Amino acid sequence: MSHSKANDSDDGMLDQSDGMLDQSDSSSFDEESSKVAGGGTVLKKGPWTATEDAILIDYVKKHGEGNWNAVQKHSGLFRCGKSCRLRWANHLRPNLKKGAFTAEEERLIIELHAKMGNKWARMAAHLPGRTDNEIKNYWNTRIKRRQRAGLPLYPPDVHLQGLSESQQNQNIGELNSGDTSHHDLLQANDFDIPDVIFDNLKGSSGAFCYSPVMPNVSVNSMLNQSLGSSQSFSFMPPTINHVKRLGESETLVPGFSVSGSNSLPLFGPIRNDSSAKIHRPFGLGVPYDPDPDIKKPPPYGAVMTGGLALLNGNFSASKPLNGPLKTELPSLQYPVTDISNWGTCPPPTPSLEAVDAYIQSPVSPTVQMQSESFSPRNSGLLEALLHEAQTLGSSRNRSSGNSSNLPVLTATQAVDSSPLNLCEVEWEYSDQISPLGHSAASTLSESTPPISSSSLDELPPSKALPGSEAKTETVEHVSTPEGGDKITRLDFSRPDALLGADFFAQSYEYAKDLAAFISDDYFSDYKQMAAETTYSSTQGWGLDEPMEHDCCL
DNA sequence: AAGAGGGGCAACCGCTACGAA
DNA sequence: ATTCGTAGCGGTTGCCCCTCT
Repeated sequence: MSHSKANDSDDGMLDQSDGMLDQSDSSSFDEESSKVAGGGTVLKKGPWTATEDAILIDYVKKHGEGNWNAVQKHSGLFRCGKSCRLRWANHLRPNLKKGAFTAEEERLIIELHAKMGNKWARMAAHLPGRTDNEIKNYWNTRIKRRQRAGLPLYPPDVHLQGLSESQQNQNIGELNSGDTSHHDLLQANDFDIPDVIFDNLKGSSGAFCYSPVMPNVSVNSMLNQSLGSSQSFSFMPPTINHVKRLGESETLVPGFSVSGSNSLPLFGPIRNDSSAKIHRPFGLGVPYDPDPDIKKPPPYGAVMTGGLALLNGNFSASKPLNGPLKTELPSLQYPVTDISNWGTCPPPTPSLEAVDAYIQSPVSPTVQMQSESFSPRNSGLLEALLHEAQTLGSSRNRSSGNSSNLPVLTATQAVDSSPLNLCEVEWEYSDQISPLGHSAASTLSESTPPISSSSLDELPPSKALPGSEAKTETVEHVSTPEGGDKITRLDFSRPDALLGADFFAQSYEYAKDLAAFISDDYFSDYKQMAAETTYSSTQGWGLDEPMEHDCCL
């Protein structure tokens, strides 16, 4: 595309190579769009012309890539090396794939983003022919679209900045190793290998646990890695876990790796809130110490509510129905049997009924607003991840029969799992290896899949409504590996249980926000998968002795 | 038909990492 | 060990085109 500005700047080029193909109307060289190089040469800025492209291509053919600063010297291009490199990488290099992203690519991007955060270059490495800039633009556009849809909006009273900062501070303080390790770890881990992403889920699934047992560093590192972004989401992992468990009631909820969160700095408030609260307990590996100022320890009932509370306050299953989202329907609309699941929490929880009622009942204005903002429905990442996981995991499980490695957490499981159970669930589809033994990457991988909730936001309200029924149905199918129906194991008498619940709730909210942005159009797939998983899972969730204790506390 | 707004894309800017001198 | 140059990455900005009102 040639912008007007380009025309102006082209004149600059004219000096060198007369003959700019597309910009003839030049006027004087636009000083603003150029800068003086070290040698007094005025470097051109702005859009590239065909002539410039030709020059650059010719130069690269002769000299190869690299040493970009030499381009200007040898080719006569009045462009800085940086500009040349960018132009080449994004537009001129061979094998570049042009055009809109395919559905597959989109899904991959979502998945990758869930894992890597805003690591565009790394993501691009997994998408042959695509550039980081392209992916970045795509993602940013996507986020914008979501925002417009009114999905995730932080409450006015939330102080993003402050929260974010506080969160970061906490993270930093808690972490033995600073963020510095963050990138390294990310790079070192499996994330680099796209194909491995889901594979990891299975093998390392058990790794992640916010249990105190895990070293602070490990946990933080993992978190950071999962987040992968500069955002202050360092605790995403915990969040993810919670989300998974909690919300996941049916749809594997949105817990989705909030990883996507990275790209959503705007939503700091909730996340901060949750993260800050959650943060210490897990990171420190000490009993959760509720901070009166920050967190309000919910009563036992509340705890579950935690899960539910989330529903109540911020995101209720009903939300999908009312949200502005309706205006922007997903390209794919599926019958939403699972949506209800969202709201529905595991029967075991005391508030379950209340939750259902809540879900079904109209939402109060306040609640509604929040719900709109935080509806879980948006977790495209999760969907995608789940889908992948399903594909990989299901095949494995089926072949193996009663395998404990099912990568995907069924909605049912999620549903029936209490906060504690959630932990359990995670372990369930993992190899149950000691958390310590897992790499951060693996850990992330684990948590991510379940997290990837579907993009509920895009579901038609009408379809979303059916929730309660769907939920019930799903619950019915929940079964333990042993073959018996799983019953909620949450023990409210346990302090840790409460802690877990609370944590979960907070995390969940956070996740919701993120999910909203991340949500995509794969919801249908997700549901489908969930449904399948639910049924098939009964065979072999591989719940070799749930490790709820370890995980939750 | 005209204007406004948003979407999408391209490019730039600032920062960081890495290697060489 | 320090400094400088280069390459790369992520965030932001600017502009054109399209759609909606």
